[in-house]
Amino acid sequence: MKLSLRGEYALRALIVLGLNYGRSVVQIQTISRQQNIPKRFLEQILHDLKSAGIVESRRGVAGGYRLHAPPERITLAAVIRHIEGPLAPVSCVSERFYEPCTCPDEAKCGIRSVMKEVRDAIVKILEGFTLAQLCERVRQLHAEPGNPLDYII
Amino acid sequence: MKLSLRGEYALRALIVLGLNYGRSVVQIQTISRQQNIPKRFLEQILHDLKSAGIVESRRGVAGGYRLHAPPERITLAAVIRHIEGPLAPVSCVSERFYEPCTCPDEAKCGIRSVMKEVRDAIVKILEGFTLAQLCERVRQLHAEPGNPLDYII
DNA sequence: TTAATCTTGATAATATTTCTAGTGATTGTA
DNA sequence: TACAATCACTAGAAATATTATCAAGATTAA
Repeated sequence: MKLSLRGEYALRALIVLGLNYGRSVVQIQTISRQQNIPKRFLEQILHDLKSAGIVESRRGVAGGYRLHAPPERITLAAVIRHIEGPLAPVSCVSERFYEPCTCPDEAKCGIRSVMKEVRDAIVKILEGFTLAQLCERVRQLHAEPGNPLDYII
Repeated sequence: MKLSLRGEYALRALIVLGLNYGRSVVQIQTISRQQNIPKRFLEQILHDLKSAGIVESRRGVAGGYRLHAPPERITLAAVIRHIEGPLAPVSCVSERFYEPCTCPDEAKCGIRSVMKEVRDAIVKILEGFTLAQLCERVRQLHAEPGNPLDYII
């Protein structure tokens, strides 16, 4: 599980949306400027998150994006799985993205059994972590919360 | 931490060398055939492991590779770090491969703090796991151990 | 001397990641 | 209606990483 830039951008964008949950939609341009993410690239990412049902959009003049579900119900595991694919270090130990590897016999593969442990450790952390908790951490990291839109993540 | 083919091949090769530790050297060709790893590619990988001080080689007619240290003293963390780079999902939380990320302020980055947890979990497992233990698992996975060279990993 | 082996550097082929561009669709408002 | 702001979608350029191959050379045991 390595987080690509795409994945990092997705999380940063979701934090912004999370901090604004319950208010109006947030425009791509706003997120792009605030987080220093290439706008066109961010468009793609948000569209991707929409197709995953994580965010929803509103078009037109006062358009923008917002979370589809409350941030308490969005786990980091779900987000990263959708953007990055398997959380497992090798896909032959992935539950949701299983693919056979090149080893002659999986059942007798020593590497597999270790990587399964790694996978479980990663999954345990990321499934137990919601976007709400992440937003809370961000809030805590800022001594004096001003306008949420100005948060530097 | 995603394991590339290169990393998987490295581990498989090391298991073969681990199972043969204390005996003679093992030829690249032997490992290549047994594990179905492209020979030229394996050459590179073993040379790489040699430069890391993990294996040593003997040239000439009866040449080949063997472990430089006893398998008890080789951790999976050390091997994977050398082949793949940082174990951390983002390099801004890596201890040995630290690099700043694109976020405006690391100290206040919520993502960072979560990824640090993930990193620690991965490191804990892989630093506590030696090649000897991995070889032991492989032996256990085979009900009837025959010639170690014939192990299918 | 010979044959088997590792050594080394170059590089080809492919896949992935990151990012840009262009065009079209939708919507609120004047 | 017409306009401007915004999302929707597709294509693909550019850079990088991964996987693999080739060829000539150095080393060594027999």
